[in-house]
Amino acid sequence: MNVNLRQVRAFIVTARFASFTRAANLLNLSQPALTVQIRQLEQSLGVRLFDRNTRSVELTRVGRDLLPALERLLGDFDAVVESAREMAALRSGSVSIAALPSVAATVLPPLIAEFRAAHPRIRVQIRDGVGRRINALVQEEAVDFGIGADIEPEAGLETVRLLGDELLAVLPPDHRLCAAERLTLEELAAEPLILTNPESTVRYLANRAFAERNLLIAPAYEVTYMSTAVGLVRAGLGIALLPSTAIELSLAPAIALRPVDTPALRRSIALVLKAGRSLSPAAQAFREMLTARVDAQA
Amino acid sequence: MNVNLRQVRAFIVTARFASFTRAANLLNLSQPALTVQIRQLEQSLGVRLFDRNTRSVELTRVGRDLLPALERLLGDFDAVVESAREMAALRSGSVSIAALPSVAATVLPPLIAEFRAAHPRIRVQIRDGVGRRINALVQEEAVDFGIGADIEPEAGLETVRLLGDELLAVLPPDHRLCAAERLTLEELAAEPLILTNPESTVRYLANRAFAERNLLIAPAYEVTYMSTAVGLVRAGLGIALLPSTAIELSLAPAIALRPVDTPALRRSIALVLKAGRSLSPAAQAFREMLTARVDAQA
DNA sequence: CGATCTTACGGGATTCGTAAACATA
DNA sequence: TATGTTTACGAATCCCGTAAGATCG
Repeated sequence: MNVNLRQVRAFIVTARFASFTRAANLLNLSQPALTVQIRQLEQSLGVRLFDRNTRSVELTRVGRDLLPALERLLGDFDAVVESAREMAALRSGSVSIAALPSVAATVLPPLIAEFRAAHPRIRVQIRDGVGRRINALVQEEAVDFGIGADIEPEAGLETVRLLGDELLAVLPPDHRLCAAERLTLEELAAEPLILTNPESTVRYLANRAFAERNLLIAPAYEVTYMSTAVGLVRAGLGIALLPSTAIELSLAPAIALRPVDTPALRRSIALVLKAGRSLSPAAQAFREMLTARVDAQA
Repeated sequence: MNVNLRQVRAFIVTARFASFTRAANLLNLSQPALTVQIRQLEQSLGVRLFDRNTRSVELTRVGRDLLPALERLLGDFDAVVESAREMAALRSGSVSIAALPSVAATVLPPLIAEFRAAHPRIRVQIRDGVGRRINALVQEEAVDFGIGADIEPEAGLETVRLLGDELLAVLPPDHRLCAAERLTLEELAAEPLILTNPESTVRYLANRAFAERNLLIAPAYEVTYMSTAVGLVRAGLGIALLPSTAIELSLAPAIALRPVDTPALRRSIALVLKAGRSLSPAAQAFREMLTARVDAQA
């Protein structure tokens, strides 16, 4: 009728052993059952595969021609199945994540460490970039998912909120504004400001907040790396606006933090997923760990 | 438990249609049966292959990775099975035969024509050569079988007698020896002889016959092609010794044939098979036709 | 509410193992 | 005669189809 993988396996083993009895033994089968398998295969192919008498079993010409092809096929097949199982069992595979620099530097590292401890064979790759870049990487499926800010929703992407975040004013401890518990945007606008570059999500937030109050924003310095901003603050060159998630990294004695009294500086850090795309087991596992840890903190 | 080809087929079709119902339809299966197949495959792989709800069926990330690999495997598999069936059904394949020139020129051509009429898609290849060359070709499996003379048995080769053959004296019709019904070796030895080259089976027979009677053999001419020998006879240059099977080909008014009164000039034309090697279906079919026709003549 | 996937269950086909028969060196 | 394949047959398993249930748009 129809050729079956079990028959192929039986054929290959029998050919290797040149014996029904020993082959059946290896296949955990009774010898008559193996005879039936081989006969079925022969019938469905219409060819005799073995010349067999009670004393010897050897391949037919056709059998000899067929054997290597079927061996290769079965090997490939088993390899595919095995790799699928490996991936499912999280014993192989990879996760690639695109994240905002602040997240990549603070939230992710301990999570990666934990994930790798649980799944040592899975590679974890991190790419950092601004929000737009993250969206692009997710869109083109260059990463499994992204971690960005839910600022401008983009068609074809889904976001799942992870945690809240806000921009804090970073200033020298001896700054006169440190006297206040909270700062206002108007106070900030009068100071020399140290902001990140115009591409960044952080800068977008800042721009939006000042624009809402019709305040002019004239950064004294534009930097790419947050560590640079902290250095400038430390040197007394101005006040920086940096995300709370990231700042712990830069915590140093010579730094003071003050919240600013506007909700416009708040944002949500969110998972960015391509709509309708399901994750690989490895990525799914990472995502689950991620949300679990984040929920535990909240 | 174990992945089955039917499951793979079901997976591929379902993925192509993105619908259980339509896929089941194509597979000549009820839709619930297909659900079971897919579920079994998913369970044995440990991975969900489709994200499905009542309104849409789409591949999981893993499913999407698996699909092309499995499609290729299944295609290869079906191709191998199909080619085996084709060969078994004698709709493809080839037969290659090494034969003595006499046989290749007389016995084989009508058989080949008949065989090709029955099995138009099977290629038939003929190689001609002397007995030793035929044996070598069979030994190294360059041909399916040989048709030679059973003169010197060779280890590793089996011979099956096909038909008898003897060397006949070929002489001009006006030759004085034509008066006799049969010739003797002694009469021949006194004439200028036209023989084939020393490598040939025919020559081996002639040498052996003369040696048995302690007669000196001194060929006037040594030729490679039997047609040449006939030409020399026609020109009155001597008497040739040629196999009866081959001579009908050269039958011409200017030729007379006489048997020679020694059994030493008789030989058997025989199939030459490599011991323990089974034939391809095409070769087997040709062999069967060959023996059937030869037996019919006898 | 309608189309579609899933679950439940009974009947039929497939496949297994045991035991006996058969074949060859 | 001994080893190893084939045949026969009852039992367990697997697979299918029908029918009912669940779910999403």
